Amino acid sequence: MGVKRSIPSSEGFDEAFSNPDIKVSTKHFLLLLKENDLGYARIGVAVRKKDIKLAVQRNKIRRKIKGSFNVNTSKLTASDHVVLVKKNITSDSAVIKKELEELWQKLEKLR
RNA sequence: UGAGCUAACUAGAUAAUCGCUCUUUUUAAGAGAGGAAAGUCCGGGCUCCAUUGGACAAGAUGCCAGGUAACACCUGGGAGACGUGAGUCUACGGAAAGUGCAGCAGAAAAUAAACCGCCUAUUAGUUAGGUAAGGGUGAAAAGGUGCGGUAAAAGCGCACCGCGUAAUUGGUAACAUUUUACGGCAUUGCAAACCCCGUCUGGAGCAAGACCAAAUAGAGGUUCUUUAGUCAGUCCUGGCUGAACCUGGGUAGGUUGCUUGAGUUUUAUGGUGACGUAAAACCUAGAUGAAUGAUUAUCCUAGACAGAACCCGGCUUACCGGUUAGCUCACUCC
RNA sequence: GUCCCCUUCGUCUAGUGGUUAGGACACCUGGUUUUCAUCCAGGCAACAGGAGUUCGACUCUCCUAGGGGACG
Repeated sequence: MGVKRSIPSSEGFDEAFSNPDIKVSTKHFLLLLKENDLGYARIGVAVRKKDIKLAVQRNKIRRKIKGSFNVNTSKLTASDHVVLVKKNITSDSAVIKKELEELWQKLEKLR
């Protein structure tokens, strides 16, 4: 391994926000995809402090998204993935897990 | 048995698999969020700027003694308040330095005063004087009780109680107590109103700062030669300068600071205690779009509040429960 | 992360420790009008929460909650 999977703040983030190549959304998430020329997929998670107030909750959601990304990393292409968490997010872990699976599947279909 | 008070501890556990961050002796091994990491309410360290001294302003603090690097913290003691009690709480200096405020009610709200009363003299009604016992108002009305005294009264006088001042005694002190003397009682409350007094405080903050690389243009305007600007509150003084300020423009990527520290644990010892001293052992997160998760199994009391971002000492707030020790009150039994 | 400010009827706002907490718009009721609007009269309705100081806090002090802003 040893490959950095997270997107550094200096590059990528702003571009993914401003002009993404593909947008995929579910009930609670919005995925922005931007091609890169590094040869591997990268992940970035954006959670607003206003939407989820406790740091514990924010961290939990971030971890779940990253965990799910690592499981499904073989299916994904070489690009930057920015997952935006929407306002009405639930704390139910089963629902989140299901939706993330749905998200990756949708992305695969688009390809 | 029930209801409490005080002090302290704990914050699910074990195993397996797949992943994340850091370190090292790198096909592995080790370590990996809290009692509050939180609020940012105080106090420090650390870094840069200023530093010749003083005045003013501003802010903080406030019973006494001690602890500490320091504090608005802690410990012990005093005083007051609350509680049957164990105990708990307290911004607890000064109101005869000065100013201010005390609505309404009430006669009168701070140099006391006289509405209803009471008493004396006088008169047709009344008027003049004495008085603060009683009534009523209010949060607050200028000692209380008894006896004497008087026209009626009053610390007017006396006794006791309370109060103030001074001395004595105990205590390091705050303060307390006994006795003595003096004072007829003497100036109400509010300083979280202004204020006075004592003590303390230079300013800004890791987005501080340091190094490397890249980029831009050493552009235009204004002001002043002993005045102007600046030196991060103001003034004086002092230092610096051909500069200072304004307008417009450019850049902000990486490394470092970054964890060995007023550190932790154990033992001994001094102290009522906070805490100090000595010795030995140990290294215990360091990320930067930001690391602790997922799945499975077993057990129980079924897991609350909640996530480090330079680091410590406090305070405050949030919190499912559980455990231990000492003490108090009530009831019952012996 | 550091540092500031604010919170009063449904909304926008006044408010010197003693007020029945004032005003405008909105809402409700009645009147005027053939009806509606305008206009007139009346009504409803608030000090973010909790402690403390004070005889008495919207006001002074402390804590908490919520909202907003500055520094890139």
